[in-house]
Amino acid sequence: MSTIALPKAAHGARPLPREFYLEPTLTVARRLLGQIVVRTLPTGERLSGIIVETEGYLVGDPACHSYRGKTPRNASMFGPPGHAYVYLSYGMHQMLNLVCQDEGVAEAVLVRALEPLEGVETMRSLRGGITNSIQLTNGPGKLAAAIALTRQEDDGVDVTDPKSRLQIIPGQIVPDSEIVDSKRIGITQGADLPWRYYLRGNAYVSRK
DNA sequence: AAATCGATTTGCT
DNA sequence: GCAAATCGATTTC
Repeated sequence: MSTIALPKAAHGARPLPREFYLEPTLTVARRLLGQIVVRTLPTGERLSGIIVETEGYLVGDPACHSYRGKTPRNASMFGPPGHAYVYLSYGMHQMLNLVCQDEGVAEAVLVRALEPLEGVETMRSLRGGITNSIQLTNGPGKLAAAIALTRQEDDGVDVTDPKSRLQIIPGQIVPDSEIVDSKRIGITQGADLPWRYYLRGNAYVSRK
């Protein structure tokens, strides 16, 4: 079931530095596996989870939102690295992306699934009280709902800032042997590109 | 200006 | 297994 150990020193850890997001975007997508999303609610409560599934979206990639240029929706993708790009999908689901590359190079990693760490009961209520813990965060729209992300509140947030309400902090280093490469999900353009990565055998991955 | 589609999830058949 | 829900961007008339 749960495949990774709970990082012990997660509390008080500094967020991953901005340089982390300057490696090639597909490298960042792989390295984000095992890192930790930390969400601080207005109440001060802390929700967190280990990233177990990601997808890369690159310049020149027809499936990437930046492919047809800058719009109000995708503007944060064109901004500096280490910020969140949160957008509304299908009119109802918020998607969490992390912007990579220098300002002007609009690439990002979509965070597709988390393994919950802290605040599980709060996540459960944010997800309509569902009882199945696996289904709390095993999909991009699900995880965004579970940690109360919205485009209005969280698009553009700096995830490298220790006082930010959304941060990515160091978790585990995951060896390549534990990472499965596969095709991205739910897209029509560039559907054959193997730019989806997930932790082998992890129960919280959206689809094996 | 109107219709269609999408990096999805949920509920009902 | 299929369709609805719903908003922003793209495509079409």
